[in-house]
Amino acid sequence: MPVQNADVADIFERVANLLEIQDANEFRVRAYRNAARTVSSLARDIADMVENDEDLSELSGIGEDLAGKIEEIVETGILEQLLELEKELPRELNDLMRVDTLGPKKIHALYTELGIENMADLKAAAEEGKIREVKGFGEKTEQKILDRTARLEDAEDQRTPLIEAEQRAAPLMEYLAQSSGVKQLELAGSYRRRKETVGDLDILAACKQDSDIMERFVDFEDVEEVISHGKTKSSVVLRGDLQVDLRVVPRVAFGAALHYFTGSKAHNIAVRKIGVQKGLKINEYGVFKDEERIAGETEEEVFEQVDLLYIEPELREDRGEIEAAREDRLPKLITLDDIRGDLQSHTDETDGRAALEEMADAAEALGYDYLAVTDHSKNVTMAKGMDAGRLGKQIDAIDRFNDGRDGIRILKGCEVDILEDGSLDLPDDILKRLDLTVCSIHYNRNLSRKKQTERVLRAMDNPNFNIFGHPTGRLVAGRPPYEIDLERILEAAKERGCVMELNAHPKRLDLSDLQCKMAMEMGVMLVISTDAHQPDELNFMRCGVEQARRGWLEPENVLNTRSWDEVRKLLKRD
DNA sequence: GCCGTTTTCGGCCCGACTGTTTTCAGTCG
Repeated sequence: MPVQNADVADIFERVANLLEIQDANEFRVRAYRNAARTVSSLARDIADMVENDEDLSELSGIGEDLAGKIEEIVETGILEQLLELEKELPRELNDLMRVDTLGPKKIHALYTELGIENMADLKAAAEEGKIREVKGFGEKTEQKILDRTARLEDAEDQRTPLIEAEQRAAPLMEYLAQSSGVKQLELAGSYRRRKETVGDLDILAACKQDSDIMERFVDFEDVEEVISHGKTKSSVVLRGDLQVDLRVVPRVAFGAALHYFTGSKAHNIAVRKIGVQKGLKINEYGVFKDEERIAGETEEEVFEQVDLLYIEPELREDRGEIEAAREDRLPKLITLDDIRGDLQSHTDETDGRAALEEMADAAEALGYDYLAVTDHSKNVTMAKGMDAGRLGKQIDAIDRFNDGRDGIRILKGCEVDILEDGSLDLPDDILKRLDLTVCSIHYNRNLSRKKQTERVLRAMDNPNFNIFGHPTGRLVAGRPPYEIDLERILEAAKERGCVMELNAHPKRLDLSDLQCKMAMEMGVMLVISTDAHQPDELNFMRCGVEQARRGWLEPENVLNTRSWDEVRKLLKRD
């Protein structure tokens, strides 16, 4: 299996951890962490870049040395430097970094004083009461370690899908809003940036001095553990293991704090660096010049002080938005209002839960001009997929529906399964009768990267192939994508006028933000579709639009911001 | 280890909370 970006990032993280435990220069450690972040947030495959002999040192935070190390990892699968470090220190010390309250210094102390090399050693030492005897440790730290090791044992996934975080956040926010003296209350962090998963929730409040919000926060009924509890900052863990931080700031600093706690961390660092160049200090309390606060009530003020246009939260990942804001070339991000229809949905003809009429009513209620019904083809047997005969009948039924109704137009579609050999699951003569096809992979996910890529390229050769549905097959915080060379697929899509789906279902969000950005930059058209299996799910469009915004998409990059007449022309089916 | 409208050397973002300390190091975000 080729080396993935995540593999390179993981190796750099491990190097950084071990160097830190060895008490290496902190800036050197940071360089490895920055490189890990750069590589993991790269849309392209780093292995391809190495193969094409591209200059990796052009990437931010990658110099000559780290470029060479990336090449070594891609070519050999390992990094000699990491092996050397693991000779000096047990490799499993790396795992201990996952235990919070333990950082490099404490891990080093536990290793040298007690010979603790891994999670099992740590747990045993804590149970035997040995930890408290080490200098700098006490009973409380020991108890925390016991709690954390137990929690890590049954914690499967660290990050929470955004949609689930929304459900957990809503009652808490409602509760906090009822605290005394609350002026402003907002969810910041990756939640506000609309990232597909969140690690924790960051809540920001501006309130009167005597507000009871902090007390109420730690007393919330779903709080399972209070990690810290101060006057301006507290952290708790909710049932279901979701950490929530609450920060209280003065109202005049709310904008600066909102910017600060919205992040991302990399974006903040980049903005603060500009501040330093201008002789300004930027922190959560404002923008300061010689101890005097010169801005901070709104985010707009903060950006203004560093000569940047306002940057939407979804863009704040240090992926070029700072430069774009400086040069007045920020994207005019797509909004939900730009959407004029939905091009993937299912009815009870296959695995949907509602009849065509109900789906049409729901789409019309959303103000759409059109809704494509794209039920499954026959190979997807568990969804009661349709053969040519059944699809023919559905086409006739949709024609009758449209004839008898003004307003919304139902488009005749099909989610056609792409078979293992790259052929489509239904004959061309029936596919020709459709307004559009969504072609997707449902089976044989385990092909090699080469075979999987060729399978899709071959399918795209069929003139009846319009939209590549959920192109990587991944599930958010769940199933990984299948192996596929997305760059080649995008090149082919560009050549053949095929459209890439951004599947808006919150469990899919497929393509990812970075993949959307890459497609857009390559000039490939995208479509945001909900894949709704019941009327309610048409509302998932919101999730897709948020993901699209993170991918820098403008209305013109997205097919279904257009009228059906324009869509039809772009699909070239006539 | 990276990087350059002060720089190829000498910097590298900033503050809150905890626990173990008697004034602060370590961790975290």
